[in-house]
Amino acid sequence: MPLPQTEMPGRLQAHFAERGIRMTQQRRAILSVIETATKHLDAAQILRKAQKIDPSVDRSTVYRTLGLLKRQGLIDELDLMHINGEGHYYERKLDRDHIHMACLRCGKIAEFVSDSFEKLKQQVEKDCRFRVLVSRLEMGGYCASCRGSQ
Amino acid sequence: MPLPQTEMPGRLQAHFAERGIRMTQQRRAILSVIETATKHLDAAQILRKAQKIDPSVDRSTVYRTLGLLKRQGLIDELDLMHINGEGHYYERKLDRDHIHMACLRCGKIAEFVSDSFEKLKQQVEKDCRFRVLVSRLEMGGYCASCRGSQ
DNA sequence: TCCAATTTGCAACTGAGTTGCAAGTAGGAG
DNA sequence: CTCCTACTTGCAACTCAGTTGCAAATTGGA
Repeated sequence: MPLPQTEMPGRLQAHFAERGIRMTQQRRAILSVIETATKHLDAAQILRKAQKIDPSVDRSTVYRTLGLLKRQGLIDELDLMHINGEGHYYERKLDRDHIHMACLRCGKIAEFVSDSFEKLKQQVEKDCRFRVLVSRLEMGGYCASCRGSQ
Repeated sequence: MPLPQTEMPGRLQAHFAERGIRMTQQRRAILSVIETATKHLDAAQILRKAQKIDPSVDRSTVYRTLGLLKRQGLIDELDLMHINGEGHYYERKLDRDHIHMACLRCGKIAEFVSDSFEKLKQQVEKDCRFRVLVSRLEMGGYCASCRGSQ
């Protein structure tokens, strides 16, 4: 689902170059895994996929790179309602935030883009005088298919 | 902030009685800590406070009781944007959900109740045919005071 | 009062993420 | 192209949150 056909691959790499952040073989592997992901990946999955490109990639490098990407505002960190353990999931940050819905029964993750969400953020900025940098809206419940077959 | 003057203390205990859930000294201590909390507590803080009431309370009992409360839909689990480590925070679930805003500079947590949030949930239920049981909206950014003094 | 079912404390464990450090590397200056 | 420094890496050991198996203790209804 985080598969934006409108986005060029290599955008993360480009961002690194622009900001003068050093590019390494390991980072290239990790960035390309994140850029080509077709579903939400956790750190362990990113590690495994990155090692297929460059076997030398270490767990700590994955965490350090994820930290860097977070600080640069290039990825979002998700919990997905802790449907599978305590870990986190990552996805490229796009122009528009979206809601994540996790089915507590089948584990499926759905995404939903809503104008109301954008408006809600604007309302918070105005009413609470709070500058919103990151936001995360997750819902847990039952998806259409699981709702019926209870 | 999770301090609802309109709510009777003992409501969690009452819920346990209604559903025939066994009441123990340890659970009583833990529930009263949660019910009288004036700010968001993590598991370690709940443990310490509960031990002041009943020193026999163990860490594992706290986690087991928190799990029970979650399953009963009596508390919400929060991340508060991981402003202090990886742990979770807990608060009693009230009739209306609210947004949590975490200041990335001073660490202050603010809460905000918004009709738009309720509407957004309804929109998801309708448009996505998704039954929402729990929802969590957290924002990270800068609060009014920190925004000025950057 | 008794007793089965539930709950507890304990201690050992898991799994995610972090850290200090010596060795390796990127990439700009010359 | 070569050199050099600041940055980055792998490793291994660690922290911290949360979990689990089990024998002993407790609850609350019969």
